[in-house]
Amino acid sequence: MKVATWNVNSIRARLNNLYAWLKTHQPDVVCIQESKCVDQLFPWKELRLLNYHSVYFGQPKYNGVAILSKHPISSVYKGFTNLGPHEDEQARLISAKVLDTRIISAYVPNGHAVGSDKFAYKLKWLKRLREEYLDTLHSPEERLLLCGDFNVAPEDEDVWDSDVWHNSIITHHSVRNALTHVLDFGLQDTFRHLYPERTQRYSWWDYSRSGFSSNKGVRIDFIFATQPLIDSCQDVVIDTEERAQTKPSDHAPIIATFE
Amino acid sequence: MKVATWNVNSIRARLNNLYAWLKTHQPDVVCIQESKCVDQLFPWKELRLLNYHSVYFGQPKYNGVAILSKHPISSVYKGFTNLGPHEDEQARLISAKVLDTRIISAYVPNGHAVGSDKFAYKLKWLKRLREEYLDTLHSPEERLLLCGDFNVAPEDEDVWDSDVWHNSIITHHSVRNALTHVLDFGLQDTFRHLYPERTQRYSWWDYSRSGFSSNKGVRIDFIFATQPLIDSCQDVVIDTEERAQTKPSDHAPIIATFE
DNA sequence: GAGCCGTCCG
DNA sequence: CGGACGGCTC
Repeated sequence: MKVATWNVNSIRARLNNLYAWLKTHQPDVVCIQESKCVDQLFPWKELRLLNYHSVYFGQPKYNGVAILSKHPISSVYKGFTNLGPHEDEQARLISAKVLDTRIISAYVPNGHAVGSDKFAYKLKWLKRLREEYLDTLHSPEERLLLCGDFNVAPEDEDVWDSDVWHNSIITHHSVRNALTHVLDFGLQDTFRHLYPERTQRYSWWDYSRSGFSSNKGVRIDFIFATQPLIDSCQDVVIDTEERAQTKPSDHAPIIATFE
Repeated sequence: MKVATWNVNSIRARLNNLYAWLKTHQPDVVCIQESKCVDQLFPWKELRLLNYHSVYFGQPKYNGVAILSKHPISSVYKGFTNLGPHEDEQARLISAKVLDTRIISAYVPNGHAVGSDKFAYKLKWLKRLREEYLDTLHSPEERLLLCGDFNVAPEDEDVWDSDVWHNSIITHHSVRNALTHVLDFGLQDTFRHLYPERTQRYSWWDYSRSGFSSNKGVRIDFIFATQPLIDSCQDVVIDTEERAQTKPSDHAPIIATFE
């Protein structure tokens, strides 16, 4: 079973890349972030023709999270609550059961600037993810994958220059602590678990200043797994080839293989 | 000698199409309309690498006319006057000598709606083209080509449905008279001169409502020639293949061959 | 429908 | 830099 996560930076702007990528890699499940469209503009039909079921939690302009799956999807939650509509909530979280596994696609707030209102919202959002969501709905014994763009670089080795990124919105101790709190639920970073020695591996590179060509990136996209799945994780790949395509997203997809 | 005219609907949005088209057709001269950029953003270098000299009269956002030539270019006029800068004038007219021929690239105002201020400007513009420009600077005995997007369909056979287009901004008797006045200088439509029987041949099709696929177009782009050149005109082709490419301009190029 | 631009956001 | 979008033109 191949599970992927990819911040596509607008699904409508990424259609060609997405379709080609799905055909090449044939993942069973894909968690998508930053689709940036309302439900009506989501490419439901086209994805179905490529053999994917989709569930989507969208809003106008910003955010938007989806789960694509070759297998039937059930038990879908949108946002922090499954009760009623979500008009007041940013579309950053969607969850579904695929086969025997709970899949969560998360787009953690960027945080704008340390100390800003948006930064406080980011911290609060991560706290809610742990305490209102994981703790309430799930248990660490479940087969559960928390996938997405977390906008946090866990360690200094996860940014290309720790001086440049010192105390930034993705490295500040407060967001690292908030992420640790989430993982303390009983989750591990599949990539780092399998490859503790792999440094200078990133998942996001700025479009400008030739960020990608000189590998000035940060690792902020993850597939986190509970113990039952960590033990069966065979490989995790950051697909830098996709980032090197024409008209790429600024994020690379991550693909984890289980069993 | 191959001379072409093409309303590219933004030269920057049409770079790939333009470069491929130049390589395929290798025209000696190309008159361009609606480049839609200031001089600094015109692709001078790239065109030079493709062996074309360029002269350009641009403005921000709208209009913009160019002449590209494989042969050296001299005696360039921008706008209705060659005196001083043209800050107050829309960039709709450029003229240059290539070999022994005067080439004029013209983008006649669209006219918005019959009776509007813009419609009056269109009529005035065509009158100035004849009386302030052709009559003053040139003679019908010269080897002269007036090329461009005239936003006028001379005859009912030049629109796909004469009822739909009846009394429109491109068929109204006032604009047809204004165009006739220009041609009375001593110019003939090379296409209609060579092929009086060819109907349902158009140069512009609306992007929407599947205009091109059902050939719902209008013929508003022309290569007009003075007598010395009319006699040596061997062929005129409306390049509908280019209009059928991906990401096309809404106008097709016209290519005339002389000698 | 598809260019342009300015403004917002990451 | 490159998304989205609204307002503009054709």
